[in-house]
Amino acid sequence: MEQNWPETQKKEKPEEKKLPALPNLDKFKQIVTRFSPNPDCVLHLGSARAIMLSHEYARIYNGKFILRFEDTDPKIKKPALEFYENIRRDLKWLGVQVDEEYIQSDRLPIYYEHVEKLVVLGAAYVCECAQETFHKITVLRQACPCRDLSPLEHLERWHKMLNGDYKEGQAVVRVKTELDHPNPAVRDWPALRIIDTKKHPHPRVGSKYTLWPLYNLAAGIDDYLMGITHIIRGKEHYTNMIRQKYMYKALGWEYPEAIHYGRLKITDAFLSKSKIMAGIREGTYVGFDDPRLGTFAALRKRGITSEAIKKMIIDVGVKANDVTLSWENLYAHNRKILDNSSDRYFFVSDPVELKVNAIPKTFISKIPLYPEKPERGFREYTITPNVEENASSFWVSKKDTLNMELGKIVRFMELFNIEITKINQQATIDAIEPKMLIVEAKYYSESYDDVRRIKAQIIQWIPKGTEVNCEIVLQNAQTIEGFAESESKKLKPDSTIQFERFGFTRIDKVNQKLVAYYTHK
RNA sequence: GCUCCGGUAGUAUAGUCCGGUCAAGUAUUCCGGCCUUUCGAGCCGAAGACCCGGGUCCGAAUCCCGGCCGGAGCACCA
Repeated sequence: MEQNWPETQKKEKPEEKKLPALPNLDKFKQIVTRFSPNPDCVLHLGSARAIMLSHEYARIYNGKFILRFEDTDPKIKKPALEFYENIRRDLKWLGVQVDEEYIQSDRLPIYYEHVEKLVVLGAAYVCECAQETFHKITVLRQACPCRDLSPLEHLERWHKMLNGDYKEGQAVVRVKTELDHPNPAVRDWPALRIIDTKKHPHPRVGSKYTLWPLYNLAAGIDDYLMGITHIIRGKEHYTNMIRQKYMYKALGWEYPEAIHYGRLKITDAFLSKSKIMAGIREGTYVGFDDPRLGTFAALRKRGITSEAIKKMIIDVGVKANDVTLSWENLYAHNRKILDNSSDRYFFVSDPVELKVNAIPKTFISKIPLYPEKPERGFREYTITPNVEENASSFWVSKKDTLNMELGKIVRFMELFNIEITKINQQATIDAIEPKMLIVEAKYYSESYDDVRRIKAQIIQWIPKGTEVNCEIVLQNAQTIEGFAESESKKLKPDSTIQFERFGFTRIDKVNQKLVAYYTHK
C-alpha cells in the first residue's frame, strides 16, 4: 500500500503545492483516468482542468491515462477530421502522455450490444413518442405509452431500428430511471437516436451508421469497459452521473469515483467553442492561434509554457466552484520559467535616430546573452566612428527620448555614456513622428562606474545600418513595429527571448523581418 | 419555474467532513525599500479576506436554520 500510493499531501515545506489524494484509492488496483473531448473544435484553457488533473493523477499513482474521442454527434456538434490530430498535438505540447486512445465512432457495435442487453433486461426501451409528447407526460411523472410494453416488444422495435425501419426522429432508446425522480431531467433519459447520415455524414465513418449513442450511453459504457476508476470532469456533468447510475445498476456495474469541478475562465478571453468557431468563420480571428483567444494554440504562440499552465491548474485544484483566473497569475508562473530559459536582446520601438559625435575610438561591445550567467555567451558589435566627424548613428526607442534633455547623461548599455547636445522641445516630443525627431549627443565616457552614482538612464541601442525590422504582435492582436539588433537574426522560430526593458517574446518568424509574439513583461 | 452545487483578501487557494493550536496559512497582484549596466530576476517589509442574519456551544470560517449572491443541469449536445 505505502509503495503503491506515494504521499500526495506531504507536510514538509510548503514549496510545491500538491494535489489532494484521490478518494477511495484502495478500492482499485490501478488508477485509470481519461480525457474525452469532442473533436469539434480545438482545445482551450477551459479544458485544462480536465486534462491536467486527470493526467497528473494518473502519473502520481502510476496509473493509466486514456484519451477518448467522443465523436458521436454527426449532426449538431459535428466533429471534423482536423481536430482529432489537433487535439493530440495539443496534449503532446501540454506534456501529457496518452497511454491508450479510443474513438467512439469506431465502437458503435459495442454500444448496440449493450443497448440490446438493456432492452432485454427491461432497463431500456424503444420510445416512439414525439419528443414533446414524451416531456408532457413525464413532467406529470407518468409513463409514456411505450414504456410499459414488454421487453420482447421492445426487442422487436430495437431490431427494427437496427434494420433502418425507423427514420430520424421516429424512435429513440431510453434508459428507465424513476418517473417520480425529483429532477425531471433524469426521468427516462434518451440513450440512442437515429441520425440521417446520408444528409449528415460522419467525418470518419460517413453514412455507415444511422444509430448513434448519446453521451450518457456511450460515455457510461466506455467508462466501465475501459476500467476508468476516477472521472474528473466539469460540474455540468453532475446530472449525467445520476442518470448513468441507473444504467450501471441495471447492468450490475459499479460507478467510478466522480469529481466535478467548476468552470474555469480567464479574464477577457473567449473560452467558448461556439464563440471561437464563430469568430474564425467570420474572420474576426486570424486562426485558432489568434492571440486574443484562450486556445492552447494561441497560448503556445504567445510563449506561454505548458509547465506554467500545469502549475496554475494544480494551484486551482478540484473544487466545484467556478474560477476566473487572472492573466497576471499565469504570467507569474510563466515568467519564472521563461526568465531562466530566455536570452536577452535589444529591441527599440518607434526608432529614433540618435547621432553621437566625438567618439574617440573604435568600440567593441560584448553584451552577455544572460547577464547573470556569462557562460551562456555574448553577442558583439563594433562601433567605428566615421572619419569625417568621428560620429556614429544609432537607433533608440522613442520612449527613451522622452526623458532626454539637453546636457543629460545617458548610458548605452554595455557600450558607453553620452551627453545629449541637441533635442527637440521636450513638451513636443510626444506628438512628433519618431522620424522627425532630431537628437544628437556627444561621447561622454566609457566606464559604467562614471555614471553609476548619478543613476544615469541605461538604454538599449542599435547601430544604424545593422537593424533588423521587427514586428511584435500583442495579445490584443495589435502590433508594435521597431528594430531588433542584428544578432537576433540568428534566433530560431519558437524560441523565447527577453527584449530587455520591453518584455518576453516568442520568436515566430525570422525572415527579412523578425516577427515575435509578446508574452508578458 | 424545477433539481443540484457553491460563496475565505484584487485573483487563486489552505483550513470546513472530525468546532478551540485560525486574532486565518500560501502564491500572485498592489505599495515601500534593498540589490541589479533590463522597467526582468532576486531579497526585505507592508497592506489586504471567513456573503448577511439568527441559533447551538465556554468557544463557530468550521455545526443548524433563514436570507442574499453566484454557478450548473432541466437537448433525440458533449
